[in-house]
Amino acid sequence: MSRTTREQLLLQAQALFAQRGFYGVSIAAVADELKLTKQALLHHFGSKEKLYGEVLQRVSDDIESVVKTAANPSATVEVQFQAVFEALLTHSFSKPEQTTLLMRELLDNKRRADNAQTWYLKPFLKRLTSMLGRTEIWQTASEPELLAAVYLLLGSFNYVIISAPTLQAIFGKSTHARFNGLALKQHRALVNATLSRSEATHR
Amino acid sequence: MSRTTREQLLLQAQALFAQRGFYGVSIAAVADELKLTKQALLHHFGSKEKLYGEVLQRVSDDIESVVKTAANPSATVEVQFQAVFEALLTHSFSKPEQTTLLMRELLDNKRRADNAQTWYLKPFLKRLTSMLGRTEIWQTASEPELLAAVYLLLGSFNYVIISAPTLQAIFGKSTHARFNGLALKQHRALVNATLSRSEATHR
DNA sequence: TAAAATACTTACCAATCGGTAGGCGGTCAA
DNA sequence: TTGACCGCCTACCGATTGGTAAGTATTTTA
Repeated sequence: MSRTTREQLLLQAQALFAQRGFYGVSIAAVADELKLTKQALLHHFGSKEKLYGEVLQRVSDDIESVVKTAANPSATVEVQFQAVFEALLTHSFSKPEQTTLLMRELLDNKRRADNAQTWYLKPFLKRLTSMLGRTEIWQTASEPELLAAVYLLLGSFNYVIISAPTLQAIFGKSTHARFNGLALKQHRALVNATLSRSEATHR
Repeated sequence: MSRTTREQLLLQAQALFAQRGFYGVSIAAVADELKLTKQALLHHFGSKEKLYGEVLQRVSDDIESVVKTAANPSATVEVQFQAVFEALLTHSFSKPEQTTLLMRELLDNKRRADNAQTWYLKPFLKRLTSMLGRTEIWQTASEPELLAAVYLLLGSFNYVIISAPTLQAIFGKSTHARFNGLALKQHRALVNATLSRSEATHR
């Protein structure tokens, strides 16, 4: 099986897992979607868990590369922080499936073994908090304090993204589109507020 | 079956559904936890879907009453808005299962029929946006604009709550406890910022 | 060109899924 | 005392679950 077709299959599997969750999809359903027999699917990926693992790995690699690319080391830390969130925003809006999948993983983390629970999250958070900690305003802040600031930023837009189908159903497509744009704008303002007026806003 | 034991059973079922999701729990597993046979469970609740529906209804009723109680109509809208978020925060931290369950429901909303998708969310959001829209600062804002502001607030602390087990696993219990307190504090500041400096922060 | 690896098949498997049928013992009011 | 209801049981049901075994055709490599 070629590298690219495998990528394609993983992409389709990602969509299914994001939409319905690990337990909500059977390997038969995945195989059906991928136009393979169930046995061919198992032949290529070993087991359902392994397939899911590969999908998850792809997502975390993807996001890591987004963050890495955005954090131009020649810029100031403030600009880097802004750029990283801007890149995450763009990425999440263009690939909402990945955000959904990670949100599900966050909810199901008790299920898997303790090892795989958080491998993707820890370095990701560390990178963000260390960046924020190097800014002038936050340099005296404690680690939990930085984490809280970063987490509120992450949470607010992740929530917007996973709610998209529901909000669209409630308010209609056009209202939702306007909402999305405004949420994006307000989130940017929030990032800026975190970087510029933390004394008043966050302490 | 008495009213109170039924409540107890629903509470236990709620815990299971929150931890593992609808598809992650079998009715046999629920029955086991509830110390009933599978058939006794089905006898009392009809079907798995109905049981889940009752659990969900309980949660949405619970949250509605929290919001209703907090919004003292004799206070100013600003104070009411603050009070509602404070009550939601307290409620979510004391009953994280409910938040988790609603987050799962948000992810799975495509699964159920279009009717039940959003019955709890729409009036809840309407109440919050209408409150915010009646404040002096936001009274000229559009509906999507209000929704975006409210949604960022909701998202940030919901995310904190559903991440609790994972963050605890990553950073340890004591660090996580400190993080939680600080996130709460920063979230309060965010609510205040929304109410007082929306021009700079949100537009 | 022989052999080895790959891709995929049919045919199964035990276990579990959600749910039904029908019976049994106890409690109740008529 | 009867009979209706309630709570719960054993015994099932067909469908689906994730996964295995063993074979065959094709492609790749030595």
